[in-house]
Amino acid sequence: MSNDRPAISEDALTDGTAVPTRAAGKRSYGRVTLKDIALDLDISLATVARAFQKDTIISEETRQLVLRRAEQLGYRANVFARSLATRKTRIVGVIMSSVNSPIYSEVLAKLSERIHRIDMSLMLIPGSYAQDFDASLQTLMAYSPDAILVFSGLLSEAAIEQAKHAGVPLIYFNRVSRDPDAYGVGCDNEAGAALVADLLIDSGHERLAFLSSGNDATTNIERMTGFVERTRMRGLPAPKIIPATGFSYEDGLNAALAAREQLPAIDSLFCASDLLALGFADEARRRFGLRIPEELSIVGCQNIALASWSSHDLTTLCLPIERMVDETLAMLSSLSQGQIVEPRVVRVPSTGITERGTTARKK
Amino acid sequence: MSNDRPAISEDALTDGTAVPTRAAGKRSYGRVTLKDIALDLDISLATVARAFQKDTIISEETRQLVLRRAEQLGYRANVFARSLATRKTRIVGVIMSSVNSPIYSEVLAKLSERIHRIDMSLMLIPGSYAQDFDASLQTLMAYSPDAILVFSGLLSEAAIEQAKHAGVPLIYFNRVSRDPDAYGVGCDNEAGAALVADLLIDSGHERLAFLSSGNDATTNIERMTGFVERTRMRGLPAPKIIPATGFSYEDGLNAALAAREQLPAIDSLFCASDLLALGFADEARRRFGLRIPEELSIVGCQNIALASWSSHDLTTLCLPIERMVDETLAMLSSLSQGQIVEPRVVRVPSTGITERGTTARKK
DNA sequence: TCAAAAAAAGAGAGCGCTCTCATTGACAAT
DNA sequence: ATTGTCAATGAGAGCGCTCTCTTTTTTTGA
Repeated sequence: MSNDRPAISEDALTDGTAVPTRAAGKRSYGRVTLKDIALDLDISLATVARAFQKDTIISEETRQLVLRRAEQLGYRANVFARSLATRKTRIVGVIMSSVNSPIYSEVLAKLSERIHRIDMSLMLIPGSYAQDFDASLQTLMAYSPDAILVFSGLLSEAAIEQAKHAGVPLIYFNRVSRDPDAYGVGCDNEAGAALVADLLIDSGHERLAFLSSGNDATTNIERMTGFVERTRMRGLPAPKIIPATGFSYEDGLNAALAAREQLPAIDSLFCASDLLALGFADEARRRFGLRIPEELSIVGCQNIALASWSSHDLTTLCLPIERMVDETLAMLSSLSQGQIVEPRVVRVPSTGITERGTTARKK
Repeated sequence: MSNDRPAISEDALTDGTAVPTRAAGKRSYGRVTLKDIALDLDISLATVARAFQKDTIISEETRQLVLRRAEQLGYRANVFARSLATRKTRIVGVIMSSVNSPIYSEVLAKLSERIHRIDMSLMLIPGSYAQDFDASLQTLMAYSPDAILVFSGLLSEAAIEQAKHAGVPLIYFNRVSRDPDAYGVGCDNEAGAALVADLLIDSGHERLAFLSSGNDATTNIERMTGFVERTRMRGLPAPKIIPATGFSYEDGLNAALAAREQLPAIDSLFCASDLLALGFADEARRRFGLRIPEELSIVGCQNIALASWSSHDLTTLCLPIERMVDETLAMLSSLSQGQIVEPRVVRVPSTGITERGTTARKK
């Protein structure tokens, strides 16, 4: 099955003599190298190299000559050789636990596009479960990325230490690290959550509740805190906290099931994520025939694309993704140029609530 | 909140004198190299290198010695140096136009995880729009990936040529390339679509229609063909083809709007994707008060997670993602080992239809 | 007119790894 | 004692690039 492939080796025969297009390179990557160009133009390798670099001393004439010839020969720089020599990789490592989640995939899409615009490359690592996670980081670290973007809370202390030791900056997206050296881009979850409390109270709700992701994700905690604080500040009893087991749709489903008895006691629910809200709403409607927003107002958080669908029509607190990505990129490019970045943690202000059909106006 | 962690930095003090842990390396990546280990153990670099390779002649004793010391020193192989020397990268390039789409992000999640399991790395390239696309491929090609997975139909002829010339195999996922040398993993769309026709006809529908993505995506064409053929075979008039402008939710929305007059003439609609189906259904319900499935049965395609939500409850033709990913990985690992892979195009059989609430049984 | 400065080009040493080839013993075969 | 074999190790040449240091060429100023 594997020892008959005649056609290919034939062109080895025609290779001997006058084939200018295929320059030297005996058993290279099969690609044209700087050396090939140098040989071809009969100038030194160093000069050829200079033609491709900025801020270097070379006559414009020679540069153009080299560039033109390189183009003709189809030269492509070998990033491995370059990285080996420069110790800069222009690689951004991305550790993402749930690519398969609307909000993450949205961010990833934007991010990957922007990263390529600044001529860097994105290496994606699944941060699925803790045990594999450290191994994943090892793999990533082997590439000495210029920076690592962390979208997963599961980073172990050891892993953090390791990255730090190797001098790879960690940028936390939408989460806060205990690590004081880490960089981070987040948003003002507390202020946003306070807005939600205001909206609910202003529109006549009196018995607020918060659907918590139930884990110690900083986003969850901040949203809860902001929501509870503001409610208290407005003179209402503290919101009831309904626990879930994560941020997903299924978690919302299960939370609704478990929260049946508590439903009559509340008139509005702020959820730690849109999916959670959607899952809760779907299940409450299906199982208990709950009418939303008449019996319960629901507010999500993130404003994923789904939330705007007429089948969901979810009122939600927007996550300022656009600006967060902007800030992340700014950090990334500064960092990759070796510049000092201050402050290390940026908080983008909340962009407010998009009111849709899951919240009632009772007055 | 963040500037009190005394314990860790202390060991910096003990660093001055007899710390064999920090070997040579003057201005390297900041990492331990094979040479450092060699110097430390006073053996040759070559032997140290051998300890890390398989199928190499070295005494077990020495190997263990090296591995232990390497572990202690925190050695991590430098993939750039290795790739430069071996011309193998263990990098898989992924060209994906819409990461931000349920089906793609689902595949990406599975794929990234599996790729890391076989100790390869995933480099993600957004394939958004044609003009940027070739530049993106350039970036990718600079890394000489062991293979490139293509999830986007937008590959230009020039790009294909380039990859071929550089000897990088292209694997098309869920699409067929005109390129005879390309690898591919797909599924039996025609057979699947035929199943849908059967289901609809068997349950009493008589005026079928197909919501086409409207572009020349091979998946769309195959689904349409299979659906039309089978309908004809069953003796019914050819399905009406309703055009959309892509595979997205918004495309479905717009299609519904435009198709209003045609609605009375059909009793069932097979859509080229789930999102298309969802968008069509949402808009038809909202704008025309269309009752699904009473007035119109709708069948999607792919079975994305959303389809199972009670708010959508979409009957759909499943895309056998799991097996497709399996096959892709099999190819990938064979290819990365330089093995010959035959056949080049694998078609996974369809896994059938999941019947839910958007299809009526009329008899 | 000629030295000094500036511009341009060349030489060559790495970067950290792999891989071929050469060298060294140990031990069995002659 | 001599040769051959084989396991184990060492030496060293790349891989394709960058970057420092020289050397060569051109420009400039008194």
